[in-house]
Amino acid sequence: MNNRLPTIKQIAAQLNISTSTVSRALHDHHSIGLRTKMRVKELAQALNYEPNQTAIFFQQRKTFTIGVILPELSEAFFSSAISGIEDCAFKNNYIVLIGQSHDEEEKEKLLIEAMKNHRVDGLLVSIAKNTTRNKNFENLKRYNIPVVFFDCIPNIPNIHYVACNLVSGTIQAINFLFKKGHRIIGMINGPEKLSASQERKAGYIEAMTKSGLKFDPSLIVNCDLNTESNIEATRELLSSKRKPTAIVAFNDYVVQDAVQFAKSKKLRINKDICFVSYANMPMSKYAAFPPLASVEQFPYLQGQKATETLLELLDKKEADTDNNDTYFKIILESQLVMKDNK
Amino acid sequence: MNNRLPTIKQIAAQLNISTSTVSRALHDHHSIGLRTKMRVKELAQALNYEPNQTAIFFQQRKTFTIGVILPELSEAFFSSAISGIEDCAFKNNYIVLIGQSHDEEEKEKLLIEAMKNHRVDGLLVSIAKNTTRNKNFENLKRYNIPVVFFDCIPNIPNIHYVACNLVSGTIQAINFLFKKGHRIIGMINGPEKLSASQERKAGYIEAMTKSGLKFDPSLIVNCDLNTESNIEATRELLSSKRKPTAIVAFNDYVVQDAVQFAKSKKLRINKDICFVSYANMPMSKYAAFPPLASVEQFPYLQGQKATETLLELLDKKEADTDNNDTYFKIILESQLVMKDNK
DNA sequence: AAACTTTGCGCAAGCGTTTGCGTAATGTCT
DNA sequence: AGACATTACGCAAACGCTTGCGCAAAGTTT
Repeated sequence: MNNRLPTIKQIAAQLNISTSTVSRALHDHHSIGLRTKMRVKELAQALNYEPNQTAIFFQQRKTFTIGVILPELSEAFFSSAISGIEDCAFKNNYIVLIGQSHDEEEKEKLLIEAMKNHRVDGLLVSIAKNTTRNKNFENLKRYNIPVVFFDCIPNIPNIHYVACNLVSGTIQAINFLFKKGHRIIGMINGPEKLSASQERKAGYIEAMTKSGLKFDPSLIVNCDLNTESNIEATRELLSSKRKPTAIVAFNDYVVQDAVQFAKSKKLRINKDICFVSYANMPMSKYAAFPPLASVEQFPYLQGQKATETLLELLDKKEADTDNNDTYFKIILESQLVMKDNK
Repeated sequence: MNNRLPTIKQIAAQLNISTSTVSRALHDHHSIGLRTKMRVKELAQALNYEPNQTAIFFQQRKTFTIGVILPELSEAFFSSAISGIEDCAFKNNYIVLIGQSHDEEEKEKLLIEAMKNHRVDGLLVSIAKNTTRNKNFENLKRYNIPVVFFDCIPNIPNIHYVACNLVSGTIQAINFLFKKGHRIIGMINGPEKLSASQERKAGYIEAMTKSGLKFDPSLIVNCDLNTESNIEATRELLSSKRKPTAIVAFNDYVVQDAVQFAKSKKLRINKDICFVSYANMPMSKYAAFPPLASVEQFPYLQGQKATETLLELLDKKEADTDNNDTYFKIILESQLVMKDNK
């Protein structure tokens, strides 16, 4: 039970040399003779020695660990993102610590604490939907632990982030529908304060006005992204005076609820009413009525990019480049993808 | 930049007391006077002191970290599982380190190394599909770091694991089809060596024979779970002499490929041919032709249970209960869930 | 041969905490 | 008042590793 793992000290004792020599030998330090190097390495091998990282972490004030905090690990978007994060981190010899906030500000705060206590070198965060106070994050600066936000970013100045610009994808979506002849286009948007919702709205307005259509605010409705709410939103849209012939839905789940509702109202999908959505989930192509197209948001890529910029920040930190006040703002363009059910 | 965080030592110095007193004061040790306790705590608060966990980890030989190694973070099954793991871990003050093997034995090995180096207290593992040598895991025993396997478990004795028994779900599926009048039932199974495939097959055989139908091996075909392979398997099944009127497919993706193929052959879904599958993905209910039912495997629950048993093992380890050679083998029963597309 | 430089290694401090033990000062019992 | 328990605190070691500095012995230069 009490098999303490072999340490540098034991090796030193057995070889009648000092621990510093052992340490240096294992690191191929130039000031150690070839003979002793060999002897040390052989014994280390024989004893199955492995450096105790916790000791090293402690001593070096660096853990080669990055923390990731996001709302829901089981959501397709985030699980893709984290996959990108892990791949990128692993390639660079970092390992990743995860925590899900479940969109609760309080748990988010606790996670930040935990991550800080575990002395992560850096943090990747997609904030909870209803995080209002951003003090939690601002505190992190004092601890000199860099944060890169991704996807869902807080509304504070001077932060690093990578996000997907949904404006462009939305414009593509509207233009696509416009070309197909639609003139009254509705939008089922998410919670109003979400930046993701705001971008969709902005794209909608821009595309509509540029197409010479006037912007009708009643054609955008918000929902809470649960089924009842999605249906309610659809009902509202379909019963408005200017009844849309096409709807842009918040994501591939929302669009399916909308489809169900439309069908229950005897509307013919893709004839009386067309749909476009966001997320581009693989499964949606098997749907009875898949959206005509879906805006891809590249979660894996976002995760990867976010990790890359965090690692870059960590390098800079090590180089001690004086408090650099340049902030990374990396924006991927979303992209409309056709969904043909053939 | 060089803002070293406040330490116990600083507090001690400012208060003209020893570090041990500060440490004990902060831990509400009984041998510390109320007055000094207060003074210490106040100053700690004022300085925003927080214990340096890396120092503590090092000193206590415990990191309150559990490692999770699984094939793909972005797969729905695993992302649910990890969600359950994280929730359970967090509740117990543990934090989780993740790594994905991408089903490569080599990377799996590297991850084990990394986790070991980071001195995780315990490990949760769903092994890579093609892991053959299990030495990597057996080594872990020597390091006294407990492992609980989940979902995909290796074929070695004396291990802890939690898994979902697919036999029962398969039997339910076959019986369900039998009651609907089907007598020739095919199965699109996964790779043969997968235990998940073997269980499906066992359930199939058991249910068929118990129903008085004789087992026809040609009604089970294997596939590699990619679209081409799925289609090929379906073709094989549908062109066999005894053409099945119902098919049990490996999961909700496979079943959709099968559906597509069947439709291309002018078969009427749910009339000429019926489908049942595994996974019970939410999205599948929106499919054009959802499976009649799907076997739920409770990934979240599996993750949770696995974490619970790991934590239990860690407790035992701490209590130093002599090398207990009892092994946890927790098996959840899978369950057939009806998918009504209403 | 004297004055350097290089090579090879050890000493010891330090990273921040915890904890067993020792020891004064105070309080309690007979 | 003497013997003893309690309270309140400090000392110092330990966890395992890295690294600046010092110092011999060997080799190199003039």
